[in-house]
Amino acid sequence: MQTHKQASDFSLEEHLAAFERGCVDLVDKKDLSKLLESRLAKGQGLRVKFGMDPSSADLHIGHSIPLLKLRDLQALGHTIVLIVGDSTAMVGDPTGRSKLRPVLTREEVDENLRTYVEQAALILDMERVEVRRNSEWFDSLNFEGLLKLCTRMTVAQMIERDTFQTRMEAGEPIGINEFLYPLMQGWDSVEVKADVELGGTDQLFNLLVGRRLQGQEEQRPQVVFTTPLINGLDGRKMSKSYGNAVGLKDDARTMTFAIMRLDDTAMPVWFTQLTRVPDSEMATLLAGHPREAKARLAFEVTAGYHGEEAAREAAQAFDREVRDKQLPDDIATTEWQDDWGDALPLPNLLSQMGLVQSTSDGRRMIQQGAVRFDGEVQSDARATCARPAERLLVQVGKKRVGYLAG
RNA sequence: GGGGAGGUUCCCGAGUGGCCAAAGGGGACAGACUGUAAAUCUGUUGGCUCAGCCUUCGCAGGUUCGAAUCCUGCUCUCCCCA
Repeated sequence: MQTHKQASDFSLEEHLAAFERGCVDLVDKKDLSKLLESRLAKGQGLRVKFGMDPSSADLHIGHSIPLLKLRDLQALGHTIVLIVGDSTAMVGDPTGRSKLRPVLTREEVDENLRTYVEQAALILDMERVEVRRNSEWFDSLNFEGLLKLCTRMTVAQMIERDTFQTRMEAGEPIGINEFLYPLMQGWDSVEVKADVELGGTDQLFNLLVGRRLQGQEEQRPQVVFTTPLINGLDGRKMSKSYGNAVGLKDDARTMTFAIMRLDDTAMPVWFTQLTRVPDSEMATLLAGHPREAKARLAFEVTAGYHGEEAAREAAQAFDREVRDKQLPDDIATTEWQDDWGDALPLPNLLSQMGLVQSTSDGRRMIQQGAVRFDGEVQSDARATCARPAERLLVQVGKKRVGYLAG
């Protein structure tokens, strides 16, 4: 049985440093310092609240930033309280100009929670996390209770929030229900008696509502702090739908290859937020050759999820395949189908092999000189390919490869 | 409730009867360059049995030789007034 350290085993300075490292907003430091002091004196840690959105469960490394922070705090003996926003999710959150999000059923929430915990467990010790669903208190809050909650804030206070401002100026719709969000999230803090709440920088407004509501309930207002949102591989906000995200469940190879494609300018933030390489070492790396720094970054992150050996292998594969332009180890083989007859037009062949999206796409690739058979460029889109006697290597661009067997 | 403006291809956005598979930008993909990127230059970006044909401009009808463009109904969004 492993015994965990207590908060009082660490100095105030160590606690403060852990909170402050890589943090963007901290409201406010004095409160935190005083709070820590009084709790440590009693041999207690803090209750650190963190909310998860159960409407999606696919986590990417952007999500890992607060989780890593929570892990640091957990190691210092603080209690992590994970709020599952099942009630908030069921309100249905219309995001920007897109359509209403479908309202989630209990079953979907359960399923998303399960996969979330599974992924969060890659980082946190979930055994020691207090998981609370906010339906626990919102289900019993009747209409009167809801009205009361609504009186806690004014419309003016609500639309101070920059996202509302922006959307109003852009003429985009805002649902009334969206005003309920911050209130509900803030009320969660009251219910779990949070000492501290962590969120991404986009959550600052919501986090501050928690402070306000706790104050009104004569609780000590929570300390609020935020971690940055990192951009995706292409510099835009990291999001699964932009296809610029690195998934927590991506395999070592995918992870390493993706991180190696990262924009140089994003490295300092990624290093600080996604690794725990000591500051001085980080500075040395960043001052050196960007390629080396990035390789180290990829290694650190990948090793965190897959272990050092897998990370090393992935790095070697990257050097071999991308730097030295050699073929990957595992190339899928497509067997020649009998109904293709004796020969198949090149665009159709590429499409059948799944190397291009459509025959038309294949035709374009050929015209652009992207298609190679055994290394030889095929530039005639009208040409056909006969059933090969020996295994034929088919390449489209730099990344798409396949074998064709006769 | 009244008035006005809108819904266009992955996204933003131009297009008011044929020259529109639809300008321009973004993104993506491909080629050159490179450090693995970025930046830059070039090209491509609905589908197909591909010099032709088919499908697409909120939805459903209609007018017309011909509609993203005109008409009718429906639907969704924004703004102003109440």
